Amino acid sequence: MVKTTYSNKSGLKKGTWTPEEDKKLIAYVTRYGHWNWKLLPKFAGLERCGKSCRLRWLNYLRPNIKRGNYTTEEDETIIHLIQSIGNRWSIIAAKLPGRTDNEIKNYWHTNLKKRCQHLKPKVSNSKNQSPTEQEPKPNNNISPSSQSTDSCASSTFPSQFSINTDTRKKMFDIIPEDDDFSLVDAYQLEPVNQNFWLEPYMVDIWGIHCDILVPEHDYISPVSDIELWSHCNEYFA
DNA sequence: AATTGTCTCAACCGCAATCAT
DNA sequence: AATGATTGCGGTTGAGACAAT
Repeated sequence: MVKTTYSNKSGLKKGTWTPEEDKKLIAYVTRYGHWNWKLLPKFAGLERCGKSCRLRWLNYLRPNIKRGNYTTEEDETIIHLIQSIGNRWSIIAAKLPGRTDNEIKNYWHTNLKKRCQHLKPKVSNSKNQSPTEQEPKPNNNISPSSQSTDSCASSTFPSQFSINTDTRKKMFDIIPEDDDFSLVDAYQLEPVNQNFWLEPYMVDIWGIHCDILVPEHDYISPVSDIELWSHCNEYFA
C-alpha cells in the first residue's frame, strides 16, 4: 500500500519514503529541529520538497507516535469529538496524544464511520464555521519568542530551535535561489559567512553516511548524540 | 492457482491562514 | 495595504495487502 518512489520533472522525489531518507530526516530534525521546512531538505540532503518532509516527520517519524490498536476510550473520544466539532482532525488529534490527524482521519473513514452511520455530527465542516466559533489558531511565527502550539513542535523541541528574522534573512541572502546545494559540495566550500556556517554535522547511522548542514550556530540543538541515537534506534528497532 | 473486488493507509494536492516584507 | 512566502489543514488518490470467488 505504498506509492513507488519516483522523481518529478523538477528532480524532487515523490512517493514512498525510503529508510535512508527517513534516517536523514530523523537525524537532521532531531538535532536541529524544523527551523524552515522549505530549506530543510537542502540542508538535510534530501531530494524532497519541504512539504513532503514536514508531512513525513509529523505523521510518521516524530517521537512518541502510537500506531494502530485504538483503545475503546480513544474510539469514544474520536466519535464524541466528531459529533461535537465535526471533522476537525487536527483538534481531535491534539486530544489524543501520540495520534496524528492523518491517522485519525484514515481510522475514521475505514473503521469508525461504518460503526457510526446513525450518528449525525452537530457540526458538519470546520470551514463553514464563522471565525468567532473557531478555536484560536496556533501562532506559526518562527521567531524565537513565539511558541508553536503544533502538537509536534511544542512537545518535541524547545524554543531555541526556532530562528529569528535576521537569521532567516541571512540565509536567503547566502543561498542562491537555484542552488541545488549538493551536500558534498557544501561541505567542501569555504563558508560564505563565518558567523553563519559551521562545519557540517556528519553522522554515520546504521552504516549510512549522512551529511547535515548546521543551520545557525546560535541554534544548535541541545540534543546529545546519545539522544539522537536513542530516537533513531527507537524508530528503526 | 488465478482472478477479481475490497480495504487500508501513506502520500499528494489544493486551498486558506498566517506572517514577513 | 499589498504582495509573496511559508505553514497547516482536510479531502482525495492510488498501490499493495487481503479476502472472496
